[in-house]
Amino acid sequence: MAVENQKALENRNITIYDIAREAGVSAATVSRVLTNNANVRPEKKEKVQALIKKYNFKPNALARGLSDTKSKVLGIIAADVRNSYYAEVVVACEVAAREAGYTVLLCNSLGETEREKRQLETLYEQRVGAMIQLGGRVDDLVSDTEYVELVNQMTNNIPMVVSGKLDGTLCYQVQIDAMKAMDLLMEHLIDLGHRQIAMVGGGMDVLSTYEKLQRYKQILKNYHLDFHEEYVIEGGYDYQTGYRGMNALFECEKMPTAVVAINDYAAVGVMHSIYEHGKRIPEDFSVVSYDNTQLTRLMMPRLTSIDYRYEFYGRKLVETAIAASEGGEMPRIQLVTPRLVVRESTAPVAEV
Amino acid sequence: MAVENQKALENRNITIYDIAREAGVSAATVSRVLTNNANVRPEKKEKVQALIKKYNFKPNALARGLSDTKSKVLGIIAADVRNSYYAEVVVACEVAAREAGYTVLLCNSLGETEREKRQLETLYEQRVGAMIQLGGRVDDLVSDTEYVELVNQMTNNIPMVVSGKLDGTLCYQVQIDAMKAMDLLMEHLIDLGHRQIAMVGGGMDVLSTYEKLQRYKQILKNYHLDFHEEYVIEGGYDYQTGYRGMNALFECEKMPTAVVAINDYAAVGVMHSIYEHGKRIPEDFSVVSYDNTQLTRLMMPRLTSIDYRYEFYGRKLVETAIAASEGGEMPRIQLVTPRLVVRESTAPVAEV
DNA sequence: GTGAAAGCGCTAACAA
DNA sequence: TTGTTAGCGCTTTCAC
Repeated sequence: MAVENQKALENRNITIYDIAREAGVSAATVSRVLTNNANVRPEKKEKVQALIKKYNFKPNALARGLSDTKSKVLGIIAADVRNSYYAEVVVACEVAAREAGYTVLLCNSLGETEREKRQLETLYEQRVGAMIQLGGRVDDLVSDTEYVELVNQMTNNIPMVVSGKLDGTLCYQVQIDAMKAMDLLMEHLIDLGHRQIAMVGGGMDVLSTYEKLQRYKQILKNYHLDFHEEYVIEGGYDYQTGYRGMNALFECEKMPTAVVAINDYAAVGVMHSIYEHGKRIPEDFSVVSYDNTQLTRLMMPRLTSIDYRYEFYGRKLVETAIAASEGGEMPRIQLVTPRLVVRESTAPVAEV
Repeated sequence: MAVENQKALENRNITIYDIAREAGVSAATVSRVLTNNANVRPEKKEKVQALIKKYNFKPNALARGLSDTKSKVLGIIAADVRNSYYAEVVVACEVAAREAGYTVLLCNSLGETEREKRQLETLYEQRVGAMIQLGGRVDDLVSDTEYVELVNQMTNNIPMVVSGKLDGTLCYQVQIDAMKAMDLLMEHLIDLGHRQIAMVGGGMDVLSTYEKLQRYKQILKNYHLDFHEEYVIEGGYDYQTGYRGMNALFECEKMPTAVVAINDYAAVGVMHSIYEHGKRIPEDFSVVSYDNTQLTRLMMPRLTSIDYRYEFYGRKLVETAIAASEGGEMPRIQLVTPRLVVRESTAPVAEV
């Protein structure tokens, strides 16, 4: 049995040298047909390609990455893909990455800063072409100093794109326009006649939430509506926050007629509280949320929500990351404009 | 300015040679302190470590992987992390992997076989230590021949762990015990007095679904209950399937009193159909589901569901993958025993 | 158009 | 305990 056949049988350690030998060319030539960025005489090219196919030869990406060329891997740190919002963005990024011939290395930071740091280092060690961070420290209103320093260490070699911001670093920012999002929501509710609008969930240490609150106040002012301290219920981004928040609103002297939930999970909590109080949506209360995840379509009634155009958003994140990785020029800050998706959870305010 | 300082400033291209030179030792010694698997004189060790810290040196994982050692990267192909089930498993795998010092390379096959194949090849090119496939072709009752052949090409070099099966390959199988899961659900319902039990959603081309149906029939037989053809509604694994399926059940001459939904998404559809028909859960119908994702806790009432012990499941998948990668012995087939989580969507059958 | 040769950054025999 | 050396598999000058 020929040596070549043996190797094929084992499918083991086939390298460009094996291909080169059998094709009667040099390894360099095989490399040329692999990368397809230099001329090779057609007949040789075909011969090489035939052998590649014959042996199911797959070039070693590690070796490729080791030599000069930038590795075609994108590292993504997401807060937690179990949250549908991140799942949407991550999948959108992956699809866009693959279209561009890139692979994705994914990490979930799970809300733990230490984990986040280790992941940053791991991705660096993998010498990914660029990193994308979704959520976590880049959501902070006040950037974590230690984290900033760590990022600055990496960022000389590996560009980083963040879904929020990181003050004191040169990260590329691709953000959702949180103010615009609040505008859309508030205008929709005000158009429907709502004047008592509550805002439930979210922490003021989170940039986008902070911006939303600021915008919320501004819009009230613009419409000459009073700001009620008790209509703003801070908290987390989960069901419980929404549920407890709405329960609290039921204690208000004058109840709101509409509720803006900080995300879909919180909105579900709000809805349940409303139902438990024997009220209806949207007849008694209008409920809106941010994120437009699958949850909005699984609730009864289906939720009016702010959509982030995930496909577009993911594409923009990835485009920026790849451009940065390949040395292209990209704006430091880009804004993605959200849109409103109106469903059945909002209706004109009930006549009093 | 010393050369060393320049490099530090740029944080560029620092290698073990830079560290070695400044520490006055050889690269091999630096490597030894890095891998920590050979004795190095304490004073040298400290000196090297100090420099590593000083320059924030991070070894190049690509180069590491290129030399003999197996790469500490696990490739995961999941069907779609936007489905909470996969999100749970993926996160569990990632946590387990990281504990073992491994990184995860994630791909979403999105139900497209072509994409799945390309991802398999990409992971192979990355020379991951092992691959884990969750959903997709490994769920098929009848394994796809082309896919099997592709997997067999890789599997000589890179072991593969699958959440289902792939006939004609040497993949390690770590499966949920689907039969046991059905047992738990049926026994629970039968204990509650239900005798008319429907099964909504799922395709018979999917192994686990097929097994569930077989078990369903067997259990009916064991309890001397009649099998009604019209109580089994095949379909997909989504909301619509559940919704339409339940609508169809409302057309039955004799309606079931309990419904087993193939997953949580289908269960939500079932619930909505029930509500739209003016019926209640669990008073009029008991509803149970598989997967125990976050949805079960977001519904009203909260859903009784089969839990797969994700943390355990992920750990087992990863353990198997790592063991296989490192040449350890592992059983070809392992079963994970699911458990039943009883919530408010099930109740004793109403008196007739 | 093509081959020889150097090098990417690390690990691991093999000596010493 | 340590340094020297030889790869790992690829890409890319640099000659020819």
